[in-house]
Amino acid sequence: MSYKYEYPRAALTVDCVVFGLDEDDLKVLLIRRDMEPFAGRWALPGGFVHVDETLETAAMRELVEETGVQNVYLEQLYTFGDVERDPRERVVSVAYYALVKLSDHRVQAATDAREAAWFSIDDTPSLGFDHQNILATAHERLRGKVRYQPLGFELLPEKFTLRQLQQLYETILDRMLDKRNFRKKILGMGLLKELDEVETEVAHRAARLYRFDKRKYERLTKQGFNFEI
Amino acid sequence: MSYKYEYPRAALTVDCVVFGLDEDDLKVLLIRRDMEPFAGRWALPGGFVHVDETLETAAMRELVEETGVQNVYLEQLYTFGDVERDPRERVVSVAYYALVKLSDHRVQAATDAREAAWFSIDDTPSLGFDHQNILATAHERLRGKVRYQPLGFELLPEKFTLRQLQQLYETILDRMLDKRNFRKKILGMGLLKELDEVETEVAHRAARLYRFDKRKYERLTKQGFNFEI
DNA sequence: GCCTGTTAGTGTAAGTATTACACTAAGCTG
DNA sequence: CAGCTTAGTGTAATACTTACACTAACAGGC
Repeated sequence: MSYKYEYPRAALTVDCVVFGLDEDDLKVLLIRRDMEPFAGRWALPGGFVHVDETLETAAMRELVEETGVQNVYLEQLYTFGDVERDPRERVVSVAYYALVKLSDHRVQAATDAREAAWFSIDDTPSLGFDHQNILATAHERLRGKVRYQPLGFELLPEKFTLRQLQQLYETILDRMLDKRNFRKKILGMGLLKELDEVETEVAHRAARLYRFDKRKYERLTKQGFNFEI
Repeated sequence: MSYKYEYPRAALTVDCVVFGLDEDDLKVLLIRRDMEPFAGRWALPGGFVHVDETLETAAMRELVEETGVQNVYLEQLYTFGDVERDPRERVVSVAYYALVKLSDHRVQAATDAREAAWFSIDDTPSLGFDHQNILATAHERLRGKVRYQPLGFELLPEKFTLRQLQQLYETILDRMLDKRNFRKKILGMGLLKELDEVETEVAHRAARLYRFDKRKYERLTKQGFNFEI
């Protein structure tokens, strides 16, 4: 095969599935398309990859341009390459996903004035392209990942109660956890530092506050420690 | 952004990491490049994606063209998109991986007369591009996957002994397993059918032969059964 | 100030899974 | 028939998982 590419090339895009955690609801960030195809329909934020940027950079750039959401840690999900997934022409899309604290990422007016909004994960509108499929894949991956990777650092306030942390897991895993077993397990990991403070402004017994021990987390992660919940 | 793509496009390739199981050795299939860049160096089989074929089809096509190896079940690994990974121009590569029985896939003269060969996994030559990185990623993924997905169907003869199956796991996981615990676990899954036959032509006590119960396997897989070893 | 509502915080027992470990049985070979 | 090689088997100790219910603390309303 000669170097010069004789065939028409596939276009390359990135799409972002950004999950946002509300108090007790898992949401996903969507944009309303203003052009054909699927004009007026909701879709995942994303767009074409420039020739001088990495895939991850492209994903972050598109996310900011279309939704104003910044500083999220995107992880590669899967590459979707069916021939007919875009009605215009052949488009292969590398999908990324992330999980963020929703309150830190309220949608601003996006720079190109497209409409962006958070939707509850089990109440999303019908999406254009194969984005329903991408979203489902990301949701499944998120649930899988949470089982062997600890969560929280970026998803909770600096000081938080065990109840908040448990709620976070319950929201993502979409099932209830036993309070005592959860506490036993999570404290047993030794990643939380118990503080000499309790929460304030609650109309009942105040819960103790904890903080993540980030140094310990990094040490254990490097050793391949298993955080399964 | 208008429909017509104003920027130079990245080229899209696929690369294949095909692991081959020998009796007790894990190998990987490489080709020797006959063109620049990296002419004469070994590399993973792969090539450009045509505009009218899926990524998986492209991966299988390139694999056959470059190595003659056919009928392998490729699974998507990761998409590598660093800007400088190909010295010629921007090339994004979707990597696939597979695990096959080596004896079924001896390398034939490839159709385009390139040299292809199997290399022991811990004795590979230095590879061109970022293929060392792709290979390492695939190897890690393979070990991870084996832990929660049963192996075997395509990797052993139809009738096999528990010793053979255990050896297969040991080769991939690269550690010894306890014979009694292994048997307990694997038989407890109920995926093996004990036959009324023993192996022949061995210079010691002959071991019982087993066969995979494929129906049962498919049933359990659908239910999300966990096959962890 | 006391009653009520609400969440915090705690331990144990039963069951299940994991690990470590060593001998006898069978069949071939010389 | 002695010796080599691998097959085949069970148990005890330990760790992990699950299920489960009561008292403690605090705020708010009366």
